[in-house]
Amino acid sequence: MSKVKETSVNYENKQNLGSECTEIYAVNLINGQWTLAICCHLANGKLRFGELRKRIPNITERMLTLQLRKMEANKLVKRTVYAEVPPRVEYELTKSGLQLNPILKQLEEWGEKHRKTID
Amino acid sequence: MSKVKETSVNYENKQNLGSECTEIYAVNLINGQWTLAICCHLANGKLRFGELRKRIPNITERMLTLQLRKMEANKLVKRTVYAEVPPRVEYELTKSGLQLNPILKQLEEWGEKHRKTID
DNA sequence: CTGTATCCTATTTGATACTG
DNA sequence: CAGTATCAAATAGGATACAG
Repeated sequence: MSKVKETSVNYENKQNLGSECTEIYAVNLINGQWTLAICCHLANGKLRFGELRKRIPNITERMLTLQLRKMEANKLVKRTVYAEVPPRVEYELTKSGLQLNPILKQLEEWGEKHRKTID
Repeated sequence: MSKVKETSVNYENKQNLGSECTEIYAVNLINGQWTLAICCHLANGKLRFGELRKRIPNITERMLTLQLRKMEANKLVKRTVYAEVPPRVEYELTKSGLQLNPILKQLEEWGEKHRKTID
């Protein structure tokens, strides 16, 4: 994560590929190391920051924050802040995020089959 | 690309996520920057190394080689070497690679819709 | 023609400590 | 509780030259 320098060859290449080929654009939205893990856990409803952190093993606060911010920017999750003490923030999938689920199911089935063919 | 040090926390995390959650495993197979571009071009039949290079703008020989090797290791593409002079090498999708195509189509449609909702 | 090798930069991820 | 800040490590990607 961290900031992306918007003037690198790498960045340009990604932009080009993403704008020509929509499936590449789509994959770029979900290819963070933790993005899908978060999707999984949010698939069944909203969760608070701390709940996500507990459910996802090994993730650091930092990475969880960065991933959630990225997904928020990509409109895959919605972030709701409650002005309370102690603070409470809830995350949930957007409509687009939810529509991704059936596709991920298929990807899961494919992965299962593929893993077997590899042995 | 470059080599992956098989003793880093990062590597372990990827392994863990991939083995628990098959969709993460599946995405890891296709999340190279050029992987999907190669898939696209091979979807319609075999291509030679040089043909791929010409069709994929901006890719360097190095990255094309690395990606193809990775995809070969993952059994997404098959590599056929003809013992000729000059040398000829053809790449084609494996059965698993082909089965990925309908899923990518759906991902493409989702990406299209999603891109609009973002504005 | 089909790559490899080398060196370097960009980006991502992690560990840890700290804040409102 | 829900983060930020900072520093360091690891991985991905690029430029270029060269080899079988």
